[in-house]
Amino acid sequence: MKLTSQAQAFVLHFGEMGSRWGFNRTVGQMLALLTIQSEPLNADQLAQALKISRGNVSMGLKELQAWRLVELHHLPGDRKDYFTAAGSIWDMARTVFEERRKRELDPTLSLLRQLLLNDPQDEQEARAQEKMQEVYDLLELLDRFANTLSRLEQKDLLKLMKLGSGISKLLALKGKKS
Amino acid sequence: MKLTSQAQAFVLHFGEMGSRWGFNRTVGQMLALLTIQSEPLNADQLAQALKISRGNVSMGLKELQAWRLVELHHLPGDRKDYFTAAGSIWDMARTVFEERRKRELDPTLSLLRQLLLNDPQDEQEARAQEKMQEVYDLLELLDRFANTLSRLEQKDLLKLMKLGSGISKLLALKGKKS
DNA sequence: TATAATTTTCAGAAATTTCTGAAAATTAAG
DNA sequence: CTTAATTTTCAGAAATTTCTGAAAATTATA
Repeated sequence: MKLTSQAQAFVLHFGEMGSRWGFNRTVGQMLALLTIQSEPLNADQLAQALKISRGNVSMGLKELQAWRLVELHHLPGDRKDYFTAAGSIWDMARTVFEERRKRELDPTLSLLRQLLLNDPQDEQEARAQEKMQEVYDLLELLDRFANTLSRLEQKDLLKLMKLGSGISKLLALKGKKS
Repeated sequence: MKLTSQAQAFVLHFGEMGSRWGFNRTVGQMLALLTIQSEPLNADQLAQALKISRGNVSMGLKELQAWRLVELHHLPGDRKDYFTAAGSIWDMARTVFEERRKRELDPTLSLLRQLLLNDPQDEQEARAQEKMQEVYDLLELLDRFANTLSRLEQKDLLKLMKLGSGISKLLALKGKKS
């Protein structure tokens, strides 16, 4: 498994962006490679292509499986596990989006819900709680919206995303359907 | 500056979430503290309240200023710099959203644009480029959409986010306005 | 201009995250 | 059951990120 320089560049870039998208470098690289690769790859091939240890590949695949971003296959007469990227690019994006929503919003919503149960003991604390409530309201709205988008049919999601500034016009129509 | 246990919990949590939201622990803590604090704070107060070094505060404030998440103030008769969170919670969220769009999408779009200029040298590479094109198309759409949302007036954004599953119905109306 | 107050910088320390590779565990085949 | 193939685990190593604190730079005041 030798990577073309194109593939190399793509894979390395995904490795570097990985941490911004929620996974580590090698997990990013593995996902990138499996994405542009049509044939399933086994762990040894991944390790060799990416020049990383066998153990690291094992951990990375475990994580990618937890995200449901890869699929396990078996080839006849071969005991090794083979992997491909799971689903279409859109499926992958949806999965990452959904997982990030969970990791980036839910813990905070949960904490804020807790903190807001307590009665403020003084003026200072009351003012702090007002702000926390604002943060909570915003994050909850975001969370629900992200959820709505996740559940939208691809057709509708595509339509929405392509609206551009047409969104305002459409919103102006709300409640006015003839 | 002693923090109440409420404030403490809020601040520590923001520190921990920081890395998921795009900044480091202490930057997250500083932003959290400035958010629930009505009075402007100076660097020494921040260092003392968060139990971090003066140098770290300076670097953190620099970063928060780069994000435009804090505002500099001066108190009469005091040479120190004082800071507050900039704008409303919504303003802050918009800023973070916008900044993350830049960091998480733009570099990848730029690389893919580059890679897709090259002619594929074989079947394997052609297939890889197809996938890269799919990734590009999706990320560009996302980028444009994120931009559209950023630019939306708060009133419209709120309306959109509150639509819930009503989005589908509204989209069905598109092009059918009487 | 000299001095004092304040902020910034940055080399190295500390903390955290990621990675390796050998050993242990699991799985399948004979 | 035994052996061989394969995968997983995880302690410690390596890499990376964050943080400290003292020195340098900047800014304001007298």
